[in-house]
Amino acid sequence: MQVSKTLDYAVRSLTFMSRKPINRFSMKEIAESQHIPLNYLAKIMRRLVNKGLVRSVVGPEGGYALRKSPSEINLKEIYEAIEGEFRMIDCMDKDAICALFETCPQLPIWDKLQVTMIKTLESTTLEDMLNQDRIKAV
Amino acid sequence: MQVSKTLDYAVRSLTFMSRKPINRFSMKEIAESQHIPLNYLAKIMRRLVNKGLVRSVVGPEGGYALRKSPSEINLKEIYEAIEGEFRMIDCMDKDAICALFETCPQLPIWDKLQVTMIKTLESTTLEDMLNQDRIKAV
DNA sequence: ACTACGTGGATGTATAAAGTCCACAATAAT
DNA sequence: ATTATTGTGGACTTTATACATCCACGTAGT
Repeated sequence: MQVSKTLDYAVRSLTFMSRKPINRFSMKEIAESQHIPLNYLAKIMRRLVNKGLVRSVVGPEGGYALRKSPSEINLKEIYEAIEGEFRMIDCMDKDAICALFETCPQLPIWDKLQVTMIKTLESTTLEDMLNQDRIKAV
Repeated sequence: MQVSKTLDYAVRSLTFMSRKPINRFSMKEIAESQHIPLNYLAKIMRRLVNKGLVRSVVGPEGGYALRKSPSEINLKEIYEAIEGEFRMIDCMDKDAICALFETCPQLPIWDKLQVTMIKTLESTTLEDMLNQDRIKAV
C-alpha cells in the first residue's frame, strides 16, 4: 500500500513539466533535474506517451510536452498509465477460482477503501501539486 | 499501493476469530479454514501477539484469542502490526538526505492522501467485516 | 515422562521492482 | 546527403522484498 518509485518518478516528471510554460522538455533535462536514471525514465515516458498524457517529438530539439493543462491531469490517470487499473487487493487465489470468494467478508471492505482512494486520486491534479510549494508554505 | 498477501492473511485470521464466540482457536484450525500456509501463519500470529491484538496460550488445548472485541479492533492497528507505520511514500533518497526535499511539491499531496487512508483504516473495524457477509447480501 | 502446541530465528525461493543496454527510427541543422 | 541529436522498443540484468519453509526449543496439560 505504497507509492512505487516508478509512480513517484512519473509524478515528479509531470510536475516538473507543469511548472514552466515551455512546451518541450528533453528527457535528459527531466532526468537530471529530478534525479531519475535516464534509461529508466525513458521507459516511464513511453508509458505516458502511449496513454496520451504526453506528446513526444523525436530528433534534435525534440522532447516531451503535456497534452493537457496541469489542471486537467489527475493522479488517477497517472497511476493507471504506470501501474494499470487500480486494485486494492487480489483475491486469495489470484489465478484460479478462489475457494473463499463466497464467504469473503473482507472483500466489500477493501472495495470501499478502493473507491475512497480512487476518488481522492481523481480529485487531485498536477495543478494542486504546484500550489503546494514547500518554500512558499514555510 | 496494494494490500499485501500477508496483511490479507492477518485480516482473514482475525475476522475468522471474530465470527464465533469462542476464545481459543488453534493455529491449525485458522490455517486450514483460511488456506494459509501453517508456518507462515505462525509468523503472522506472532506479530499480532506482540502487538497486543491477540492473546496466545501454549501447550495442549492452546491457541489464540482476541484481546478486544471485534468492534474495538480496527484495520489501522492490524496494518501497523503487520507492516509497521503507515507511510504512503518514501523520500526519493531513502537513506540519505534527499536533495529534492525543499522543493518537493508532491510531498504535501501524498501526506494528504495518507491522512485520508489512515482515517479510513481507523474507522473500519472487524465488526464491520462481519456484517458484510456476502451470502446474506446476495 | 509424553504429547500438543506456540516461539524464535535461520534459511530458502519466487516474483516484482528497478535499472541497464543497444540497435533502430525520426528529424533538424549543416 | 550526411551527421548529430533525440526518442523508441524490447531484451536483459540486478536487487529487493514478499512469501514460504524448517527446525530446535519452551511451555503446559495429561
